[in-house]
Amino acid sequence: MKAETDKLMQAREEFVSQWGALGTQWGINRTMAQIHALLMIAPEPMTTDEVMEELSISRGNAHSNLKELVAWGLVRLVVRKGERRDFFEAEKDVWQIFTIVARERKRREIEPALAVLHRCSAESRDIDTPEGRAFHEQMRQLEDFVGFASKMADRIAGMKHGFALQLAAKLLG
Amino acid sequence: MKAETDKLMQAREEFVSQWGALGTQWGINRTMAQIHALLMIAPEPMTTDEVMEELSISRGNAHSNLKELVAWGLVRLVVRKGERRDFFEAEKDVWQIFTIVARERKRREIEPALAVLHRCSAESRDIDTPEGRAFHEQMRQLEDFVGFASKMADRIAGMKHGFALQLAAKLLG
DNA sequence: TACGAATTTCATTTTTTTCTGAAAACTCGA
DNA sequence: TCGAGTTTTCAGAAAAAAATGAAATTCGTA
Repeated sequence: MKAETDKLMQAREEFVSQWGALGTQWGINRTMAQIHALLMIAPEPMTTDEVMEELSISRGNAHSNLKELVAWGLVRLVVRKGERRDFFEAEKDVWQIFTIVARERKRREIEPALAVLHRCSAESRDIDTPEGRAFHEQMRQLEDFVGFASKMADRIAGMKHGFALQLAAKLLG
Repeated sequence: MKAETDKLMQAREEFVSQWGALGTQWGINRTMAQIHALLMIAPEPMTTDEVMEELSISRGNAHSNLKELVAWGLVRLVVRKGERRDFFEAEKDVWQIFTIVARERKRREIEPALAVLHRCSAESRDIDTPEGRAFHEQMRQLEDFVGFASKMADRIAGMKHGFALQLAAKLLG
């Protein structure tokens, strides 16, 4: 039974550290991704001190990244009766995680781009030279496409898991 | 006509600088995004020196980011008869841009995650304790979902623009 | 209201990423 | 083969992002 426990510990550690390394690829910081991984596989909600301990990080670091994860909605703060400390637990449902990440990315990556394109498209609307028209046309095409992607993201992230699966089955079948 | 040209210059500059700022949000560096923006709206292919000049950046910086854009496939190197210098031109078709970015992101963000999940899932497959089973189950669910997302990305990025639009119309309609 | 336990803030340090600029390495015509 | 024009590399500088740790603040309760 000891060997089993060792193997589990090892697999957990691998997951946490690798997920952290991946985090940097996805534009979120290593620690945030590690905490997320840690909480996703934690059988019970954890305290800030437990997170600090487990990942060997400072209080400030643990605190700010937990706060960020809560802001994303990937982690919830839970209060336990008769406990003064805050406990944190991760959303574990994969479809929920997906919709949260999709929403957040849309907000951070798509919407600001759309705003820029909209502005540039408007500003160039009536520049009546060949170059002006070409520029406007390029802006308009980008704006249309990004606006369309934005709507799609909403639709998909708004679906129930079952419906999305059904749609996907059609697509992959 | 002078006013028209001024307005166009201003709109172009705004696009380039804002697109650069957005770049940092999407995990690519500011300069790379600026060069990409610049080439997307350039009526003609540009040389390294023109890019350096336009963005006030060093040769090394221009060079390495152009190289990176070519590696992504967002920019092509074009040779002109009787010209010794390299010229660069951006892919301007929005659907092409989308498929390139989708492919690249899948390669960088999804595939490594899938590999990690697959490994952790396998390593925990036969840990026969309640905690081991819970961990394995979580890994399996993540692996399934990410694998599925990976297949979806392939399908969509592999579509012709027209077909994708048709599908989308159904979704949004 | 005073105390101890916990959370939050933030100036500073550390680490990582990006940029520069000059040197080295190509390339091609004469 | 030489040399001017061009591309590529890369060590060090600069900038940006992340982490630390200790002080300040908040909160519940005695």
